[in-house]
Amino acid sequence: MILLDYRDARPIYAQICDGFRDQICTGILRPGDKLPSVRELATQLTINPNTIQRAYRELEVQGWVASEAGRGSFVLGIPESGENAALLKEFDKLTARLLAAGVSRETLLQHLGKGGNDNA
Amino acid sequence: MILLDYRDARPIYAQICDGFRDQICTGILRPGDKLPSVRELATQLTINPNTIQRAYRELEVQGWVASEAGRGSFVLGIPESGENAALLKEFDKLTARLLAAGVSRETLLQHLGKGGNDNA
DNA sequence: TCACTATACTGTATTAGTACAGTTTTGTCA
DNA sequence: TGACAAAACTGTACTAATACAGTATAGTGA
Repeated sequence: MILLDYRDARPIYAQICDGFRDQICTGILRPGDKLPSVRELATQLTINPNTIQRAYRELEVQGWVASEAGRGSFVLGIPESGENAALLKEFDKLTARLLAAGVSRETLLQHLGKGGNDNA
Repeated sequence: MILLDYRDARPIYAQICDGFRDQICTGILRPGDKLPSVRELATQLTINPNTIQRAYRELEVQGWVASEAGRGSFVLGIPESGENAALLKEFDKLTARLLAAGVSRETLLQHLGKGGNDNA
Protein backbone atom coordinates (compact mmCIF):
# COMPACT_ATOMS: atom_id res chain seq x y z
CA MET A 1 0.00 0.00 0.00
CA ILE A 2 1.42 3.34 -1.09
CA LEU A 3 0.63 6.38 1.01
CA LEU A 4 1.06 9.96 -0.16
CA ASP A 5 1.97 12.85 2.08
CA TYR A 6 1.00 16.13 0.49
CA ARG A 7 2.86 18.07 3.16
CA ASP A 8 6.02 16.34 1.98
CA ALA A 9 8.16 18.58 -0.19
CA ARG A 10 9.12 15.68 -2.42
CA PRO A 11 7.11 15.29 -5.62
CA ILE A 12 4.39 12.66 -5.71
CA TYR A 13 6.16 10.46 -8.22
CA ALA A 14 9.23 10.34 -5.97
CA GLN A 15 7.14 9.29 -3.00
CA ILE A 16 5.67 6.51 -5.10
CA CYS A 17 9.14 5.40 -6.16
CA ASP A 18 10.28 5.34 -2.55
CA GLY A 19 7.22 3.40 -1.52
CA PHE A 20 7.85 0.63 -4.00
CA ARG A 21 11.58 0.59 -3.32
CA ASP A 22 10.77 0.08 0.34
CA GLN A 23 8.37 -2.72 -0.43
CA ILE A 24 10.94 -4.42 -2.62
CA CYS A 25 13.73 -4.01 -0.07
CA THR A 26 11.60 -5.37 2.76
CA GLY A 27 10.41 -8.29 0.69
CA ILE A 28 6.77 -7.26 0.59
CA LEU A 29 7.19 -7.20 -3.17
CA ARG A 30 9.32 -9.93 -4.65
CA PRO A 31 10.88 -10.45 -8.08
CA GLY A 32 8.21 -11.41 -10.56
CA ASP A 33 5.42 -9.75 -8.61
CA LYS A 34 3.12 -7.55 -10.62
CA LEU A 35 2.76 -3.92 -9.68
CA PRO A 36 -0.69 -2.35 -9.80
CA SER A 37 -1.49 -0.93 -13.22
CA VAL A 38 -0.94 2.76 -13.73
CA ARG A 39 -4.67 3.36 -13.89
CA GLU A 40 -5.49 1.21 -10.90
CA LEU A 41 -2.99 2.97 -8.65
CA ALA A 42 -3.92 6.36 -10.07
CA THR A 43 -7.55 5.77 -9.18
CA GLN A 44 -6.63 4.54 -5.73
CA LEU A 45 -4.46 7.60 -5.02
CA THR A 46 -6.79 9.94 -6.94
CA ILE A 47 -4.00 11.32 -9.09
CA ASN A 48 -3.29 11.24 -12.79
CA PRO A 49 -2.12 7.95 -14.36
CA ASN A 50 0.74 9.84 -15.91
CA THR A 51 2.22 10.54 -12.53
CA ILE A 52 2.27 6.82 -11.80
CA GLN A 53 3.86 6.21 -15.14
CA ARG A 54 6.55 8.72 -14.31
CA ALA A 55 7.29 6.79 -11.13
CA TYR A 56 7.31 3.42 -12.88
CA ARG A 57 9.62 4.73 -15.55
CA GLU A 58 11.99 6.01 -12.89
CA LEU A 59 11.98 2.62 -11.21
CA GLU A 60 12.52 0.96 -14.56
CA VAL A 61 15.48 3.13 -15.50
CA GLN A 62 17.02 2.41 -12.11
CA GLY A 63 16.51 -1.30 -12.59
CA TRP A 64 13.90 -2.02 -9.92
CA VAL A 65 11.07 -3.01 -12.24
CA ALA A 66 10.38 -3.83 -15.87
CA SER A 67 7.36 -2.58 -17.77
CA GLU A 68 5.87 -4.22 -20.82
CA ALA A 69 3.27 -2.51 -22.97
CA GLY A 70 -0.02 -4.34 -22.75
CA ARG A 71 1.14 -6.67 -19.98
CA GLY A 72 2.05 -4.65 -16.94
CA SER A 73 4.95 -3.74 -14.69
CA PHE A 74 6.87 -6.40 -12.80
CA VAL A 75 9.38 -6.38 -9.99
CA LEU A 76 12.93 -7.25 -10.99
CA GLY A 77 14.58 -6.91 -7.59
CA ILE A 78 17.14 -4.70 -5.90
CA PRO A 79 19.35 -3.23 -8.63
CA GLU A 80 23.12 -3.45 -8.46
CA SER A 81 25.18 -0.49 -7.31
CA GLY A 82 24.32 3.10 -8.03
CA GLU A 83 27.27 3.45 -10.33
CA ASN A 84 25.37 1.51 -12.95
CA ALA A 85 22.82 4.29 -13.07
CA ALA A 86 25.52 6.73 -14.13
CA LEU A 87 26.82 4.29 -16.72
CA LEU A 88 23.31 3.78 -18.03
CA LYS A 89 22.86 7.51 -18.38
CA GLU A 90 26.02 7.62 -20.41
CA PHE A 91 24.67 4.74 -22.44
CA ASP A 92 21.48 6.70 -23.15
CA LYS A 93 23.38 9.76 -24.24
CA LEU A 94 25.64 7.77 -26.50
CA THR A 95 22.68 5.94 -27.98
CA ALA A 96 20.87 9.18 -28.74
CA ARG A 97 23.98 10.51 -30.36
CA LEU A 98 24.40 7.44 -32.57
CA LEU A 99 20.78 7.53 -33.64
CA ALA A 100 21.10 11.22 -34.45
CA ALA A 101 24.17 10.42 -36.48
CA GLY A 102 22.10 8.12 -38.65
CA VAL A 103 23.10 4.78 -37.14
CA SER A 104 20.04 2.55 -37.18
CA ARG A 105 18.59 0.94 -34.10
CA GLU A 106 19.12 -2.41 -35.83
CA THR A 107 22.84 -1.80 -35.94
CA LEU A 108 22.92 -1.05 -32.25
CA LEU A 109 20.86 -4.14 -31.50
CA GLN A 110 23.36 -6.21 -33.43
CA HIS A 111 26.21 -4.73 -31.44
CA LEU A 112 24.34 -5.48 -28.25
CA GLY A 113 23.88 -9.05 -29.36
CA LYS A 114 27.56 -9.49 -30.13
CA GLY A 115 28.84 -8.44 -26.74
CA GLY A 116 29.93 -10.78 -23.95
CA ASN A 117 27.69 -13.50 -22.67
CA ASP A 118 26.45 -13.46 -19.09
CA ASN A 119 23.46 -11.73 -17.62
CA ALA A 120 22.50 -10.45 -14.18
CA MET B 1 11.07 30.89 -39.00
CA ILE B 2 9.51 27.64 -37.91
CA LEU B 3 6.28 26.58 -39.59
CA LEU B 4 3.94 23.93 -38.23
CA ASP B 5 1.84 21.63 -40.34
CA TYR B 6 -1.04 20.27 -38.33
CA ARG B 7 -1.91 17.82 -41.10
CA ASP B 8 1.54 16.32 -40.65
CA ALA B 9 1.41 13.08 -38.69
CA ARG B 10 4.65 13.91 -36.91
CA PRO B 11 4.31 15.45 -33.47
CA ILE B 12 4.77 19.18 -33.14
CA TYR B 13 7.99 18.93 -31.17
CA ALA B 14 9.53 16.78 -33.91
CA GLN B 15 8.59 19.33 -36.53
CA ILE B 16 10.27 22.01 -34.48
CA CYS B 17 13.39 19.87 -34.13
CA ASP B 18 13.51 19.34 -37.88
CA GLY B 19 13.00 23.03 -38.49
CA PHE B 20 15.98 24.01 -36.41
CA ARG B 21 18.14 21.19 -37.75
CA ASP B 22 17.40 22.47 -41.23
CA GLN B 23 18.28 26.02 -40.29
CA ILE B 24 21.52 24.88 -38.72
CA CYS B 25 22.43 22.68 -41.68
CA THR B 26 21.71 25.43 -44.19
CA GLY B 27 23.63 28.01 -42.20
CA ILE B 28 20.67 30.19 -41.35
CA LEU B 29 21.53 29.50 -37.75
CA ARG B 30 25.21 29.41 -36.89
CA PRO B 31 27.15 28.21 -33.86
CA GLY B 32 26.71 30.66 -31.02
CA ASP B 33 23.41 31.99 -32.29
CA LYS B 34 20.67 32.24 -29.73
CA LEU B 35 17.47 30.34 -30.30
CA PRO B 36 14.19 32.07 -29.46
CA SER B 37 13.18 31.53 -25.85
CA VAL B 38 10.71 28.78 -25.16
CA ARG B 39 8.02 31.32 -24.29
CA GLU B 40 8.73 33.55 -27.27
CA LEU B 41 8.46 30.70 -29.77
CA ALA B 42 5.49 29.21 -27.94
CA THR B 43 3.64 32.51 -28.22
CA GLN B 44 4.56 32.84 -31.87
CA LEU B 45 3.33 29.33 -32.70
CA THR B 46 0.44 29.54 -30.22
CA ILE B 47 1.38 26.31 -28.51
CA ASN B 48 2.50 25.47 -24.99
CA PRO B 49 6.05 26.45 -23.92
CA ASN B 50 6.52 22.92 -22.72
CA THR B 51 6.30 21.62 -26.27
CA ILE B 52 9.12 23.93 -27.28
CA GLN B 53 11.12 22.78 -24.32
CA ARG B 54 10.63 19.20 -25.41
CA ALA B 55 12.06 20.07 -28.81
CA TYR B 56 15.00 22.00 -27.39
CA ARG B 57 15.80 19.15 -25.06
CA GLU B 58 15.78 16.74 -27.95
CA LEU B 59 18.15 18.96 -29.89
CA GLU B 60 20.36 19.28 -26.83
CA VAL B 61 20.58 15.54 -26.25
CA GLN B 62 21.53 15.08 -29.89
CA GLY B 63 24.21 17.72 -29.66
CA TRP B 64 22.74 20.44 -31.87
CA VAL B 65 22.19 23.06 -29.18
CA ALA B 66 23.03 23.79 -25.56
CA SER B 67 20.55 25.18 -23.06
CA GLU B 68 21.46 27.10 -19.91
CA ALA B 69 18.92 27.87 -17.24
CA GLY B 70 18.33 31.59 -16.99
CA ARG B 71 20.39 32.37 -20.11
CA GLY B 72 18.85 30.68 -23.09
CA SER B 73 19.49 28.08 -25.75
CA PHE B 74 22.38 28.37 -28.16
CA VAL B 75 23.40 26.68 -31.37
CA LEU B 76 26.40 24.37 -31.10
CA GLY B 77 26.49 23.23 -34.72
CA ILE B 78 26.04 20.04 -36.65
CA PRO B 79 26.85 17.17 -34.32
CA GLU B 80 29.82 15.07 -35.27
CA SER B 81 28.67 12.13 -37.32
CA GLY B 82 31.61 11.43 -39.58
CA GLU B 83 33.26 8.87 -37.36
CA ASN B 84 30.27 6.72 -36.51
CA ALA B 85 32.77 3.92 -36.23
CA ALA B 86 34.47 5.61 -33.31
CA LEU B 87 31.16 6.21 -31.63
CA LEU B 88 30.19 2.61 -32.17
CA LYS B 89 33.46 1.48 -30.66
CA GLU B 90 32.68 3.60 -27.64
CA PHE B 91 29.23 2.03 -27.61
CA ASP B 92 30.74 -1.44 -27.55
CA LYS B 93 33.11 -0.54 -24.74
CA LEU B 94 30.34 0.97 -22.67
CA THR B 95 28.10 -2.02 -23.31
CA ALA B 96 30.79 -4.42 -22.19
CA ARG B 97 31.28 -2.40 -19.03
CA LEU B 98 27.58 -2.38 -18.23
CA LEU B 99 27.24 -6.10 -18.79
CA ALA B 100 30.28 -6.71 -16.62
CA ALA B 101 28.72 -4.54 -13.93
CA GLY B 102 25.73 -6.83 -13.84
CA VAL B 103 23.30 -4.81 -15.91
CA SER B 104 21.21 -7.23 -17.92
CA ARG B 105 21.00 -7.16 -21.69
CA GLU B 106 17.26 -6.76 -21.17
CA THR B 107 17.79 -3.44 -19.45
CA LEU B 108 20.00 -2.21 -22.26
CA LEU B 109 17.45 -3.27 -24.85
CA GLN B 110 14.81 -1.35 -22.97
CA HIS B 111 17.02 1.72 -22.94
CA LEU B 112 17.57 1.33 -26.65
CA GLY B 113 13.86 1.14 -27.20
CA LYS B 114 13.19 4.30 -25.27
CA GLY B 115 15.46 6.58 -27.22
CA GLY B 116 13.88 9.38 -29.23
CA ASN B 117 12.60 8.18 -32.58
CA ASP B 118 11.61 11.28 -34.46
CA ASN B 119 12.89 11.77 -37.97
CA ALA B 120 13.42 8.95 -40.42
C1' DT C 1 -12.66 -28.24 -29.23
C1' DC C 2 -10.88 -24.82 -32.17
C1' DA C 3 -10.45 -20.47 -34.64
C1' DC C 4 -11.51 -15.92 -34.82
C1' DT C 5 -13.22 -11.42 -33.41
C1' DA C 6 -14.46 -8.02 -30.12
C1' DT C 7 -13.42 -6.02 -25.94
C1' DA C 8 -11.17 -4.88 -21.89
C1' DC C 9 -7.35 -4.42 -20.08
C1' DT C 10 -2.04 -2.90 -20.19
C1' DG C 11 1.86 0.72 -20.83
C1' DT C 12 3.22 4.78 -23.84
C1' DA C 13 3.30 9.28 -26.28
C1' DT C 14 2.05 14.03 -26.97
C1' DT C 15 0.59 18.34 -25.38
C1' DA C 16 -0.76 21.56 -21.85
C1' DG C 17 -1.22 24.24 -17.20
C1' DT C 18 1.28 25.85 -13.62
C1' DA C 19 4.85 26.73 -10.37
C1' DC C 20 9.71 26.98 -9.50
C1' DA C 21 14.74 28.33 -9.82
C1' DG C 22 18.59 30.53 -12.05
C1' DT C 23 20.52 34.68 -14.69
C1' DT C 24 20.47 39.15 -16.50
C1' DT C 25 18.95 43.64 -16.69
C1' DT C 26 17.00 47.75 -14.78
C1' DG C 27 16.10 51.02 -11.38
C1' DT C 28 17.27 53.45 -7.20
C1' DC C 29 19.87 55.43 -3.69
C1' DA C 30 24.21 56.69 -1.47
C1' DT D 1 30.16 55.94 -10.19
C1' DG D 2 29.17 51.99 -7.47
C1' DA D 3 26.36 48.85 -4.77
C1' DC D 4 22.34 46.59 -4.15
C1' DA D 5 17.57 45.32 -4.51
C1' DA D 6 13.68 44.50 -7.60
C1' DA D 7 11.92 42.96 -11.69
C1' DA D 8 11.97 40.80 -16.07
C1' DC D 9 13.60 37.64 -18.39
C1' DT D 10 15.55 32.53 -19.03
C1' DG D 11 15.12 27.18 -18.83
C1' DT D 12 13.23 23.38 -15.82
C1' DA D 13 10.16 20.36 -13.02
C1' DC D 14 5.80 18.38 -11.80
C1' DT D 15 1.22 17.08 -12.73
C1' DA D 16 -2.66 16.45 -15.70
C1' DA D 17 -5.79 15.59 -19.99
C1' DT D 18 -6.16 12.88 -23.74
C1' DA D 19 -5.28 9.78 -27.50
C1' DC D 20 -2.76 5.86 -29.12
C1' DA D 21 -0.82 1.03 -29.50
C1' DG D 22 0.17 -3.50 -27.74
C1' DT D 23 -1.48 -7.77 -25.15
C1' DA D 24 -4.63 -10.83 -23.01
C1' DT D 25 -9.04 -12.51 -22.39
C1' DA D 26 -13.85 -13.24 -23.05
C1' DG D 27 -17.30 -14.31 -26.23
C1' DT D 28 -19.15 -16.44 -30.43
C1' DG D 29 -19.56 -19.28 -34.28
C1' DA D 30 -18.29 -23.57 -36.81
